[in-house]
Amino acid sequence: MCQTTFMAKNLTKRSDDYSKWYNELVVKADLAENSGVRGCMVIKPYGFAIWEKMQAGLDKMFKETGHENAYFPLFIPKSYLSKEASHVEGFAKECAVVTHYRLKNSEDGKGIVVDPDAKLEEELIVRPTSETIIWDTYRKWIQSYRDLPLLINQWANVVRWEMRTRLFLRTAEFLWQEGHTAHATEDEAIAEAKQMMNVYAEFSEEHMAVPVIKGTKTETERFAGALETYCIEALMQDGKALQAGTSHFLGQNFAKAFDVKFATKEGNKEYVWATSWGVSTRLMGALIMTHSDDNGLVLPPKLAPIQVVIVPIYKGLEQLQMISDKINPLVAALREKGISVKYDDRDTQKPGFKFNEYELKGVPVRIAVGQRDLDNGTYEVARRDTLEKEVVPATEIVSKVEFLMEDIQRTIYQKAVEYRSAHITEVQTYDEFKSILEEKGGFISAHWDGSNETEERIKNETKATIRCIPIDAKLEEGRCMVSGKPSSRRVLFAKAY
RNA sequence: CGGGAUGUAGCGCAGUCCGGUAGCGCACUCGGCUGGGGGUCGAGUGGUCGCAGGUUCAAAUCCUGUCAUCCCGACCA
Repeated sequence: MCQTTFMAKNLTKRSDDYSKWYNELVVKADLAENSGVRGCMVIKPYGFAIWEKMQAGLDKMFKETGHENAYFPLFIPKSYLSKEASHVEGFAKECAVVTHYRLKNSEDGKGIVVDPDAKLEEELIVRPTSETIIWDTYRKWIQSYRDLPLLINQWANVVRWEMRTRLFLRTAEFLWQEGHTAHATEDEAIAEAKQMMNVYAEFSEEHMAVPVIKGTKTETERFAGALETYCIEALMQDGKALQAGTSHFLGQNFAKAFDVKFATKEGNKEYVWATSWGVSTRLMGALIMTHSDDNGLVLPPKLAPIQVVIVPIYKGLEQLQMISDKINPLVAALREKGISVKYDDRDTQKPGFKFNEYELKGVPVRIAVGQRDLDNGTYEVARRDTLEKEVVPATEIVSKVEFLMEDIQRTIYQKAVEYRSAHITEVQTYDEFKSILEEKGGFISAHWDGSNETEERIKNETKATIRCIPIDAKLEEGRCMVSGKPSSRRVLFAKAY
């Protein structure tokens, strides 16, 4: 195989300004752009195609674990939100509120204004999450242990009025799924919450090729209204952590707030046990930042809208026709294998332009065909992850592409695992902690005394937070790096998105 | 909500200090030569300079007000 040097893309290098690189990449790869509405993005067809593949993969896994989809309203009466105390406290500061239902022409005739006569009796909140409206509904759905468990998911948009937004990573409106389940016992609800964390981890690693660490959140980082929050945490190439998904054990908090009781076999009335779990378009951010490079996006084959692009190289339309005659059966053969192929025979762009464009868009495999290949019975095959090019006999092309689909998926995952392994650092002292945080970044594994005060102090002094208490952390006697108090296991710190 | 900045062509910017014909790069349109890594030459299209007032013979430029956006902080999937 050979590796060629490329003309520099019009893309900021990661090493120059990681944040700028990300912002430019999202726009230049045609994934999304800012809209006329502050903090809200337009997801463009190419970006949305990736999201649709994520949805399809996740939805299948949800259904395999017994969940059904439903849909609940966008608007939530204000009074619902206040029924669960810690929940309202967590979300009140970032809610969009509907106060009126009508507009009218303004006095000067130049525009429209809110009609003051059309004030709502009770304001409506645009959902920041749907626990309240869903639990208000569940009260009607659940009477008996026979109605349980109730396993529902919804695909929806939600709004959280964020101060500072970034495409995919934090937008005022975002797309997500939220699962809301009800169970007869505490153990069953906890098992559900853990199961969904595992589903998320599996999806992230198998489909997105993004390795994650499973764990639980500390009390202060927990979801508003949850007794336990399970999470998956990924590490980005700039050494910052990204919370990729959360699954919450809600105890009986919402059942009590919305009076959802069921009759047990013995005929007693008991409150049901709840979970909720979600992942959002933020996963797009994780996907982009984990794999991509200075040449653009790098997509895992399993989520790439276009897995193989074929670029003809020709002089004159007559030659293009000869190439097309050769390529059409190949396209059919690849599609037969379930591979999504694009044959880009646009005469309006040059091959070099196309090469760059598809690299920017992260298409995993590119096949180039010119007269030379027709003469030799070959194709030039380039893989996006390593940028290696290889000349492959026509007879082997289909199996070569099938191999690359597997190999690229595996290779980028492995690369991400290696990066993460190299960026988990164990420290003993707070000084060591601070210097690693500043100079190297990544996850820092350290002893912590378990107190909110210490956690808060570290956050204030270093901006690092406890990302999670890893599920598989081994028990290890130690002393908190800050207070010196005893600790029984290490937790993971990082600066986070 | 505190601190800083910016609004000029689809995008990115210069011009503003010191008032006097609206500019540049990319993109776009047409044509020629090209075609194995963002080709090239030529000819074009496109802007009431964020908005509203004011000063002046004359305002992108000076003054007043206003709106919007971005960046840095406190909050967050």
